[in-house]
Amino acid sequence: VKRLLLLDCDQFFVQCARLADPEGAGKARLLLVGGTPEGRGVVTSASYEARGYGCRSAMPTAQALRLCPEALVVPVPRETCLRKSREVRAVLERFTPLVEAASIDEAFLDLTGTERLYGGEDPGETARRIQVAVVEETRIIVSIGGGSSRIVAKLAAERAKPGGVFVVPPGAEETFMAEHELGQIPGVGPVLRERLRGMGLTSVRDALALDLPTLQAMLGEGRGSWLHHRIRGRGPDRVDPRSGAKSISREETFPTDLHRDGELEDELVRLGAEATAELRRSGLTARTVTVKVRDGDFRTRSASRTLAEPVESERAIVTVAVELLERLRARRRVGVRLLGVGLSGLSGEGGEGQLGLFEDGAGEESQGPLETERDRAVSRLSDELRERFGPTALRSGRLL
DNA sequence: TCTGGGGTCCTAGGACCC
DNA sequence: TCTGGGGTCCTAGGACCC
Repeated sequence: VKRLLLLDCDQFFVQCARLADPEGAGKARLLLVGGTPEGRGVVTSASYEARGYGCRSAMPTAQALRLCPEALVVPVPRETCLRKSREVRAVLERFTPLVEAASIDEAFLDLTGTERLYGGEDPGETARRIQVAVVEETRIIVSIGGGSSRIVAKLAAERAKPGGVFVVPPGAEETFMAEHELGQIPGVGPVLRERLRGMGLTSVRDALALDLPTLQAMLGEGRGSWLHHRIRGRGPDRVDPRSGAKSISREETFPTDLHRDGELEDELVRLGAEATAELRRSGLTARTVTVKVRDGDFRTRSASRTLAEPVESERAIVTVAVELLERLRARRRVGVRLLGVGLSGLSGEGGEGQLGLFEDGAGEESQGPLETERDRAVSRLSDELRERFGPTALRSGRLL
């Protein structure tokens, strides 16, 4: 049986904003991080005090300010968040190499077998030592949950908040799970929760009374067995330190909807260039390009294309993206609220994810190389120029 | 009240192959 | 001439998470 920990940074963006700006955000008890009073933004994280007024993350910032007019609003301190996230991970890696970053403010650790390493210490004691080391070295307060699967560790971390440690001992998983509402289970969102409620199920206890075939009859084979396992605390228990990113994307919601095709294309080129720069910075290539639009009425649409060969140049990616946007616009030509570019089917240089020796790259008519060595050279050169002279050194890859 | 930006995973249908 | 299943890949959309 595995001994996993989930470490979760309490109100991470609030903590980072306060560390980044001790005189401003640092002194504001009522603090909203993310969005602006006028704009279309939402709250990324609200301080515990602001939550007392009903402010929540994902709530439009303007609405949160109506609930709590005294609150200070600050932007997400992106650089500080990324730096603190790395600092926390570095501390964790001193305790075990089996650390998997689950998000910017959460990490799983696999302590299975480390009792021996730490002289018979139980995971709860190890967790407390980790907690102290993290706060001393990074000034970030964390909660830590422990259990035999990822889901139990995760719920235990919720129980541990704020700033505590809570470990579910092996064998106690089902009892622990039975103390929860179905809506608290990771993976049960508002839609599934309401569906279950409609069937008379609100608590884990309600659902535990049903056997597997009954749940499957209610939810379908897949979802039924998924839930049957979840409510017993069973599920994935692997911690993979090398699980890299599977996609890279850039998207933006505009202050007001965009109507002109030229304007949209300019934004698309910019977003595509940014995503591509991130791709190369990560030493990766991509096979699939996706363009996403959210129309003025909030309808979200996407179009994607998978190429025969992986690409990494701005020219190749932006060319495909422009075609995809034209396709989306041809289908529905209304004001656009949000535009995004995503890259997936990622692989490292010479690494996994390459086509087999005799494979052809399904469905892609060969029409000459999508990307030439020259394209790649131009991309690398523009990376260098931007690094030396700043992001405005070059306007966009289209001109090259 | 009027809905961010970064992701992951699942589903379902169609193409294509065996 | 009609008719199987299974597997994989691709696309679009949606639920969900932080």
